[in-house]
Amino acid sequence: MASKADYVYRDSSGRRLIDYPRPSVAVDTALLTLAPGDDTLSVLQVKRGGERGWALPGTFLHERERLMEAVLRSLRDKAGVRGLRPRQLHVYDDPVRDDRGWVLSVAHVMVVPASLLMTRSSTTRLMPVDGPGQMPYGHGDIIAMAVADARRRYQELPDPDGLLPDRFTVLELRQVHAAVVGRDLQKDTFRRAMDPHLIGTGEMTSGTRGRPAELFQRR
Amino acid sequence: MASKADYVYRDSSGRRLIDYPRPSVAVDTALLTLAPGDDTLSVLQVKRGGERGWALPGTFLHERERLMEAVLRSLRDKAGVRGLRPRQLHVYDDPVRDDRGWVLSVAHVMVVPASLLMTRSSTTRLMPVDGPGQMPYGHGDIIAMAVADARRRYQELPDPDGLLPDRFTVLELRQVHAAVVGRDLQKDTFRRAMDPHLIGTGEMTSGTRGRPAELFQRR
DNA sequence: CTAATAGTGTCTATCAGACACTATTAG
DNA sequence: CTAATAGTGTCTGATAGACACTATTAG
Repeated sequence: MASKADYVYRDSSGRRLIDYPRPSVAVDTALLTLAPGDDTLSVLQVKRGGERGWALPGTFLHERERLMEAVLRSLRDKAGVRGLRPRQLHVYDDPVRDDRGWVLSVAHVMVVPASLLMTRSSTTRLMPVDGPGQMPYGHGDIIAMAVADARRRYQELPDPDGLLPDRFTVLELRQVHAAVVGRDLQKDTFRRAMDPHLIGTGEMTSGTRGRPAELFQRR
Repeated sequence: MASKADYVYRDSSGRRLIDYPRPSVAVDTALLTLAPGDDTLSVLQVKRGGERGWALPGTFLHERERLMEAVLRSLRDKAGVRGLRPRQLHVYDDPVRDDRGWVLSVAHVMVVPASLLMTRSSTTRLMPVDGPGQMPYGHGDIIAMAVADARRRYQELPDPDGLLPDRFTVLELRQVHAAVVGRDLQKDTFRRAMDPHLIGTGEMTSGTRGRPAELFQRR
């Protein structure tokens, strides 16, 4: 183990400085989504260089960059997605989790509309969160924590991450929540729980089977 | 702004490497406690070098050290406390929050027994969380987030951080929770809410005013 | 008409909050 | 005895879950 004295330097004016070796810092983001017609959550994966296979989109933090900037940069460059606002989740700090060296990873999470992730390049894919395949860098753990975080937040408020568009029916909202929390939700109980957090627009759907539904917005 | 090419190097075998400048990584910990006879939360501060005054105990991460190791090291060296297990809270990443350079801070939080912090050296002090004084490095924000986190967790379970000893009365538990959440709690409602998470020991207090109280443990 | 979906009335079991009561100790 | 604290019975209002009912559309 290195002692403190190993890292003591002097600057040009002779002032005593201590500078320890620094870790690389990465950001990795679990973008969770609901493929059309699907009723379980999927996670976006991107193809990484080398033989590392599929992983979460991520990048190394650049000099004096904010974590959120790095997250948005990685999503733009690796997944072609813009305009998101992921939440910071947890720092993964096992010094051997990355075989390229000593790398801290700041994990992020957001639930997003599937339409944003439908660029369908050969370097991105969606995989179910309960079977995402083998992943490097401990990304499986990040996905598990991301899903748990999303479940907790979707228990409380209507679509807090904005997976749905501005206006939506209660059925659409319920289907999203059922997919996130991983079980069916009763329509009457669900509606009453969400009602205080919704604003009715007075506008109705049309052209659908059955009685038209009102469109709502988040309060 | 630097371009990616600025950071491309070759190792001894000519393999292409990219290495961006790395941030220093620090850990800072909000140790919240309840001074005897007090009914509001306090936070531990330590005297920092230079004219920076009172701040949260923290340290820089050493090479390949785990964040938790660094946290425990800083609490041992700067506050003389051992055996704690703080929770990771949030990464503060404003590149100008620390005038010594580019430093990420991983904030931690735990609620601890006041007896552990009573070393009473001239380099530590306890300050109320709602008026901790001016603090450097954005530590005021960390305290606010730490208190919010502790409040949320103490709403759900009895003394999750273990501020109390192994066995305690419901009154002691209620006083702790009232201090953490910042308001009085009714004794009957509180007892019924905590009851499913407690195990009675059958042992009773004695020598106190009034009827003896049973001692409980966490389930 | 029937099928399908939207939305609501209502019953029940549970629970938080509030109040009051009993229980047990010190002095 | 009184004062103080522990612990519980019980009422009430709110709410989640469940079921059933009405409402409104397509075809």
